Amino acid sequence: MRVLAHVDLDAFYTQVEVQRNPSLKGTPVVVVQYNPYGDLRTVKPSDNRLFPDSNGSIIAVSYEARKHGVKRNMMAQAAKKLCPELSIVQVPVAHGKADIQIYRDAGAAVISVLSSDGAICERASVDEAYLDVTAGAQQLLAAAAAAAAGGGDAAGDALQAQLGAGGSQQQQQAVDDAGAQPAAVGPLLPLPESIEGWHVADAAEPGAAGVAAWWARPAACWNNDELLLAAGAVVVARLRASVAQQLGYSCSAGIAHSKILAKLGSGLNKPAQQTLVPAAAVPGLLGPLPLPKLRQLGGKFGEELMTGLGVSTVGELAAVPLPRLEALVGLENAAWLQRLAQGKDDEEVKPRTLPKSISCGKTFRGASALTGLTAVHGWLSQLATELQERLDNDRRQHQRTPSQLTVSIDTLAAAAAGPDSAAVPGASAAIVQAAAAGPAAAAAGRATPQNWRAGVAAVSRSTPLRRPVAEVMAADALKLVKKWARDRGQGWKIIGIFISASNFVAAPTGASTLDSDSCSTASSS
DNA sequence: ATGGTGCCACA
DNA sequence: TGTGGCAC
Repeated sequence: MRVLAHVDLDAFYTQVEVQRNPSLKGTPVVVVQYNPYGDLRTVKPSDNRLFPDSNGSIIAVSYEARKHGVKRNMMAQAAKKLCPELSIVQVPVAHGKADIQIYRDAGAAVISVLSSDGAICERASVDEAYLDVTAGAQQLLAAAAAAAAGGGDAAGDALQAQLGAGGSQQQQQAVDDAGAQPAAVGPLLPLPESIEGWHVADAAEPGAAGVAAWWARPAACWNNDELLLAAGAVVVARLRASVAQQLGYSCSAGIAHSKILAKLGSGLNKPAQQTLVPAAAVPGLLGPLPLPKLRQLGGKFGEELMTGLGVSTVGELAAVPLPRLEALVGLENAAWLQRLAQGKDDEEVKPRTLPKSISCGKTFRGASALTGLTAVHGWLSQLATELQERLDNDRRQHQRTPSQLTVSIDTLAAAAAGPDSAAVPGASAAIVQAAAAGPAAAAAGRATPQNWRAGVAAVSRSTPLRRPVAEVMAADALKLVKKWARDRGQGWKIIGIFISASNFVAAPTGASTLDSDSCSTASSS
């Protein structure tokens, strides 16, 4: 049985900012994004980025601020009404857009610590990772077993250290032996001195008391999986301590036998806490859980399930007969769902600490929407410049270079969405109709904000990434957009542009810039 | 006046 | 290859 963990940095962006400005420590802090239209001024990471009057939208909330009811996506000034002493930190701005590089770098440092001790580590986002600590847990148990059997714990530790990762056969054997003798289980893995902030999901008592009680259960109550899970919890606690000590960041974690439960567990007790999810706790945990709380069921699919099946909790979903489930979502989804509803999830922790793509983009809301190719070119240049910087760093650090360039645009069609007008390309008939039936109907024949919005459509086009150089990438991206504009005809608004570099291939360090300079100068256009 | 990213499944 | 969904 695997032992997996989900590690989640607590209100990460605010932690990064507090570390950069320690006077904020222990105070309510939010991080906001605020991009005045057309303003290309940069706000460097090292600038004073405290903006008490900013009304940007909040993307991270410190736990002190959460106590006052401040939430993500709130406007900063609305939050300040809830919490007058709130510190508002603005995300750095470069190339006319928010630049979250300082958080990426901090996240990479965390990933580095989490993956330094042999755990398989999958970067799930800038502030989250999945770990497979099965090997480490087995190793810990084997060492404990050896110590218990031999009496000399030092000798046991030394032996296990010698066995190292290559000794997994013997270690597994030791674990199995231990499991075969339940009487030895209790004393086998001593409860760590400090279990502050530890929890066992669905325990009779909350917090450390519950953990202690769980740990102190009669030896006959333990099974191998629980033993492994307990050992995994020790491994994860050590990793979290390393993150705290080496980097100064607090994080929370869930430890379980599947990704889905580990993820659920990490959110049960925050901040700076960790939660074990033993198999025995799963029915009690999932039964009353609202469907949208499960990863993957937070959106339309979950909504479809709730309305289509008349269920609202995971327990109710688990009780739906398979045929009924199949009728609604198909064979494959039904089988997957039924297992998911029991906390069963075979998804592996993929050994991947680096992003598979690097992208940047910007939205242009309302009046800032782009209507001409000149503006598009200007922003593509900005985005490509940032992209090149990030690709340069990525190549230097990871000896790889992307081979594919994708440009995506979010667009609004200009065609009027009046009742008798042609359908807006990219918009479903239902949406167009809904828009036409609304207040905008009176303005049929003219483009109004309402029917502009009805025509939103995303378009993406890819091309080989010739050279990771801003001018080249911007030019190639512009070509794709020009072609789209030509095909599309007159009358469009672009409300978002994104460029992405992907399909990385190995590349030697350092040569990129020199090669591109000596090959052919990019100043052809 | 909910931004910027990144992953994945599907067709 | 492009679209859409999900998550934070």
